[in-house]
Amino acid sequence: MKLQQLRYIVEVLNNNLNVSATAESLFTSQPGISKQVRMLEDELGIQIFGRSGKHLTHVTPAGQEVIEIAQHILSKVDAIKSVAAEHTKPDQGKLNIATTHTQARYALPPVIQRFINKYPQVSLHMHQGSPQQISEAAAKGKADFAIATEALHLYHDLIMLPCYHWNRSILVPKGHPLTERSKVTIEDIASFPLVTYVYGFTGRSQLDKAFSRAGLDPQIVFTATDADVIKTYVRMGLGIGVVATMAYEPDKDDDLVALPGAHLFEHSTTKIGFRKGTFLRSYMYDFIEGFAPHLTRDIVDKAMTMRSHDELEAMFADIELPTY
Amino acid sequence: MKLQQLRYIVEVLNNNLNVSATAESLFTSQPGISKQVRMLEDELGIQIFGRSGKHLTHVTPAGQEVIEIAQHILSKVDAIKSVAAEHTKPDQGKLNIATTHTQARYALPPVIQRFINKYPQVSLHMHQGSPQQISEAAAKGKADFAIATEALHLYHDLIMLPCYHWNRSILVPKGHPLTERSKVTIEDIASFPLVTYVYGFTGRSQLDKAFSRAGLDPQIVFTATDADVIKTYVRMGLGIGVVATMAYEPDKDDDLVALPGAHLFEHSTTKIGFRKGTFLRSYMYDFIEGFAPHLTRDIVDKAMTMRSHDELEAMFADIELPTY
DNA sequence: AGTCGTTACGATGCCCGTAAGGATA
DNA sequence: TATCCTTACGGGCATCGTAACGACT
Repeated sequence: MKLQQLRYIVEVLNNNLNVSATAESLFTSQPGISKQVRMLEDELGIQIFGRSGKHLTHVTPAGQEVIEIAQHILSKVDAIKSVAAEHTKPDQGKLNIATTHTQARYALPPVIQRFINKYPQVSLHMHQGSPQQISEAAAKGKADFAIATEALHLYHDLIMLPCYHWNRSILVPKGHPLTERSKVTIEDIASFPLVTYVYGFTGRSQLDKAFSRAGLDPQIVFTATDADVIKTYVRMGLGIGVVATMAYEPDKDDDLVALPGAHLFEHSTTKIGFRKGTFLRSYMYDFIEGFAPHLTRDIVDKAMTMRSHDELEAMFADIELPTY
Repeated sequence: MKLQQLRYIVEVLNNNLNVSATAESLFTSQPGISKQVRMLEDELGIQIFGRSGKHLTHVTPAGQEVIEIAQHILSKVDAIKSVAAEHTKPDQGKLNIATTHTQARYALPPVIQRFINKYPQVSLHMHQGSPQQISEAAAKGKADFAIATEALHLYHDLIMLPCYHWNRSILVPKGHPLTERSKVTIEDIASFPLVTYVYGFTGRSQLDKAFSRAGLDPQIVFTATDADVIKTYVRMGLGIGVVATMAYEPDKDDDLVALPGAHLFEHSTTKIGFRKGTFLRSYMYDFIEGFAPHLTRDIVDKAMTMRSHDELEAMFADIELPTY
């Protein structure tokens, strides 16, 4: 058994059982992979992949188990490399962050700025995507961190740490009737056409929950994955916007009015997630703390020992988070 | 990085940094190991072993971390092999049990008998040793299971499951004055010379605890690692014996009298331990259940998810164990 | 002086890549 | 027919073992 063979089977699975595509993604030849996979199967005496003729069709149950273990092994191999790098060049390395538009555009810029000033030698990569894509990237080890509000809970071997709470603001053009009200109600909101986030993005679930609890079925005329687009359509008068409060920038958005929405919708919590069992470089701890000051190295280490999502939540139950 | 290189560094550590000895234990040449270790160090850019001239003197801090991860990797490699074997030949394999004399002689025989009848194809190896040796064997993966009453708690990545409680009996020759008493007291015991287990063996710690709590300092004239020897010296009249109750065999020991000692000493608990994160073959689950019927596969699986020794103990707090 | 790790060197064997073959959708 | 996996073959490279060297206790 060789590490390469384990890499091969994992990657073949990641490429939907297409060996040719796998070969390309690994910059090697396709027969090489084919042969190594077969050799591993011979050595273990089991089929990892089911074949119909010369096509790989499915993963056998045994193969499933083997691949899962192989993933753990490969992740630990990376950990060894990280340990080594940490001792030779503590301030050099890579940091891959997968996140959503909302975070990348409004929450992360100052954090990133401080980080690259402090660690100029760390090459930083940001990947923007949907919450689902982000979670998957982190779970598969393609990204070191996933930062999002939604969907992170779907992957069981992700550690998710709560970073901050945030509330919503109602965006309306200046002079809109709602600006006359001293305090808007959920019914007020529902009486106008809405422009907000696409389902599965940026705390959209909390929004739906609030309306359904009130027995309301608002008319959502337009959805987008980011607040910039939402604001554009609010300006066009398509409807009133519901966005994360941090997405309202008073100086740039002075043609819009942001009405507070904290009393209408439950707050959402943005989390940072990373794969369980990975070795965190010290600059990674530092990044986390730069983003969420309560997540010190000690706290993060402690959280990594937690067994289940529930346990983790309990750990943070009595910790006060910043709210925006 | 190759799996062999990881094996080499782990084994070099296990052989007290003696590369020549390591080469022998791995049935390979000594320069081969030397070179691979160096190549791994070069690839990682760190020293794993400290050298004074041409002698390996110590493990560097970075090396310590790397070796720990390497051990995890190698243990998962074994897990893959076990998974494969489980699917190809579910009733074939090996089972290495490390245990003490007390268990091997009195508790295990019927269990082993049933096991080899049920799994004739599994080759069974029993290693007898001190509790410390046993624990180490299990922690290093040289034994699948460690069964003992003492010392198992010393290794942090061992899962220890309580199997049964047992009490002590006072062994005296027929006609001994103590046989006249209706119920012996701890002071009675302490007034005679004692023959019992060596320190660190077979629940000896509970015995010492009972005497010190009573403020007594008994005269222990002879200690042995097993009850057979103890019985021999009791027969010689050297003193009275304190042994595990299960070590008294009424038919064979009819020249001795066993006085109950459950009211004098707290019971001890015999445990079965195995390394965290290993893959258990189904015959291994079956062995555990054969030894301790309450340890069903489900219970064992659940126990494996526990994070700390404390958590594990809590899990078994309300489970009734058999007492002998 | 003996034990031990490193270096040098030659041979085996493994892995990779190109090219051709056969099966499936 | 086009895509895809397998088999076959040749070149390059890494690993292993033997032998000789240098260092420490």
